[in-house]
Amino acid sequence: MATAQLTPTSYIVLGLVETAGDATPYELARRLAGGIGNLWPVPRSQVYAESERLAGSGHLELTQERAGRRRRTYSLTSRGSAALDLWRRVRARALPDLRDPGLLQLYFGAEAKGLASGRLAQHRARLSDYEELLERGEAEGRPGPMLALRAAVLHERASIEFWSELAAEGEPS
Amino acid sequence: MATAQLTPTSYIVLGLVETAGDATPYELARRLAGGIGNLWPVPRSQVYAESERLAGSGHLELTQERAGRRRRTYSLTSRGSAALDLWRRVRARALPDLRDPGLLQLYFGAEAKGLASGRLAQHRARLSDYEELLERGEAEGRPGPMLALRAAVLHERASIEFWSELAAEGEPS
DNA sequence: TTCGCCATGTAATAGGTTACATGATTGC
DNA sequence: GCAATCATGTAACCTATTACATGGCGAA
Repeated sequence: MATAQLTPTSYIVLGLVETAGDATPYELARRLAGGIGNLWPVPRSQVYAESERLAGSGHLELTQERAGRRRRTYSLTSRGSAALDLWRRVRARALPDLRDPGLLQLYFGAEAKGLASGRLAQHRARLSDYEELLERGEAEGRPGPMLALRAAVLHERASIEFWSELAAEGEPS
Repeated sequence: MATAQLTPTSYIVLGLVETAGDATPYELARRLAGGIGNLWPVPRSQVYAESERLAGSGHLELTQERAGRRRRTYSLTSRGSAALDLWRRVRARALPDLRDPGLLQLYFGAEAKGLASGRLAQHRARLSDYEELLERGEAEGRPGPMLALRAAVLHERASIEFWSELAAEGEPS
């Protein structure tokens, strides 16, 4: 029941359990992949590890099958629920980091035109994924996911704007 | 001289050594903080660790003072230089992840208005930092840093657009 | 009934974060 | 010559990444 610091990964797992109800880590990971995992990837093995930690700290409760696959099912405890609520209300201090491998290359002198056109294609592809999700209304019933998706779209557009300017710069007209 | 996989952190260190010429990890960290560290933070202790690894793999060469502080100075080997050049030319596969703590809260149901106005202020502050850097022409003599900064500005604007729409939504008119 | 894929879990290793520790320098 | 601050390094701990391993189940 040691109260260690909760990380973003912790809140992702807690949030997933909250919306899923009781679930196995596998199930959580599946939901992750279709949703917030696009914006904040967490590898499956981490979902296992984090669930276990959260059970250790009393934020989740574990029920394990006795027979067969001995599946682990986690559910939110009142402690976990309270932690999640509090987190939702506290103003996050950290801003996102860009951490774009392509920008890194650009920063350190990669040839701009070729880099830009490659990145442009990648971002366009991702943008259309996101736009399709938006249309299909992958809202999961809650407003949060849709809003986050809108944000993701805006960032893709920003990337596209950037790289396409760069690709066009000094272009023969 | 084991050839382990190089990570983004590796290339950051290699790139810094390249532009700095021979340097101690401390000096590298200082340059980081004023430059690419804004977009891709690497803690100082990692700069030490990574330099050591890179020396172990033959990408950097270590010279250590015999007397006094026994400072460690690293310089780029031809192997390191080749690795950097290759990296600049190979098309990066991974797109950036958003990983915005605020978006995470939004995704998992935080109250939108309050969150948005807080985030808005934070992004505006960062935007003006970036704009100031742009004006001061913190170019470090190379074009890469300025271009990366432009990208950062566009992303800040995207964030600001997102959060300000959200803050305004349903606002009494 | 066997092949292949989905479901489920775990282990090993590397990488990152935080905090601590102490040696030089410089302004007063 | 002392206090404050910069320079420099390290250790402990936690997290994440990658790869492996195997059980069930459905289709052919």
